[in-house]
Amino acid sequence: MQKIYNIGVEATLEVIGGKWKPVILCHLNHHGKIRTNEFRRLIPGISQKMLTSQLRELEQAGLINRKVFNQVPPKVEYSLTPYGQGMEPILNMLCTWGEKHVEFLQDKGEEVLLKQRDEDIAIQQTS
Amino acid sequence: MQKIYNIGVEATLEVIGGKWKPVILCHLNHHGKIRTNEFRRLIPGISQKMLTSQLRELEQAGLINRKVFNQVPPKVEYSLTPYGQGMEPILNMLCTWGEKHVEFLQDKGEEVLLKQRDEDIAIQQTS
DNA sequence: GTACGTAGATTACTTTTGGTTACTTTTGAA
DNA sequence: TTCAAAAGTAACCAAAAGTAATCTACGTAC
Repeated sequence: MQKIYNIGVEATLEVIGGKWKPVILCHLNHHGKIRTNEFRRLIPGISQKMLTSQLRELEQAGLINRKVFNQVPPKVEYSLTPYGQGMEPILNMLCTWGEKHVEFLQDKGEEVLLKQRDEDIAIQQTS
Repeated sequence: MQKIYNIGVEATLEVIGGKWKPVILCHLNHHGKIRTNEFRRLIPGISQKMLTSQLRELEQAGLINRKVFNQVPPKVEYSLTPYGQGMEPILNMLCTWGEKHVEFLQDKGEEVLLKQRDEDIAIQQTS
């Protein structure tokens, strides 16, 4: 049974469509390696279930890597695969467009805030 | 009540998130002006309701223009606003990434097809 | 005066997505 | 002996997204 796309972007959306995937990918693009709990701090709104399911799907699509360290307590690290790195230009533009858009909304008088606290949170435990 | 984004891409997704919006925008980026029924041919899978609701939301966000010609039968033409044109680099990359991805899947032996019949359909009625 | 074409609204219905809560696993520390 | 930490899973439920079918409006062509 054949899958048919009418335009390239439809195939792209099949991979990164969904509420959280672009967010996850942008953080990975930004930080390199990220552990599960770091994701939860970087993306406060996401539930445990969504986080793992989205990570699994991105892994299946070949965009991200899941590296399990055999230790207790467990440690799992996610990162972009080389194939996923092919998305970097897109991820960067999605982020910067959003930043500009927030400024645009603020200029219009809307009450919007961009936290971008990445730097603060980033690498706290280098375990 | 303030809206808070943790990273730029979240703001971007608020505007172009959803199954159809990037597809609509890509077609507009590609063709310039598109009428309602042209959209239905370009995006066979979309329902009437989704098409108009997504177009309305994109219009509200200031990305697209809705031009009504006062004639019978009705004619409505959609196009990117200057603000929406700021998305063009992103839209182009989303399309070309998808095209490459389809090739990648085909090389892996998956049964995937990219129609990209845009040229065929495009401007049939110049009314 | 009947049917056509275009754009869209409405309603009722189904499917998909996402959230909540509770439970699991393993080992070292209190 | 019981707990804590990290990364999950599983079962259930609510909400959102999406679909199909029908209805409106109107001027033109037949």
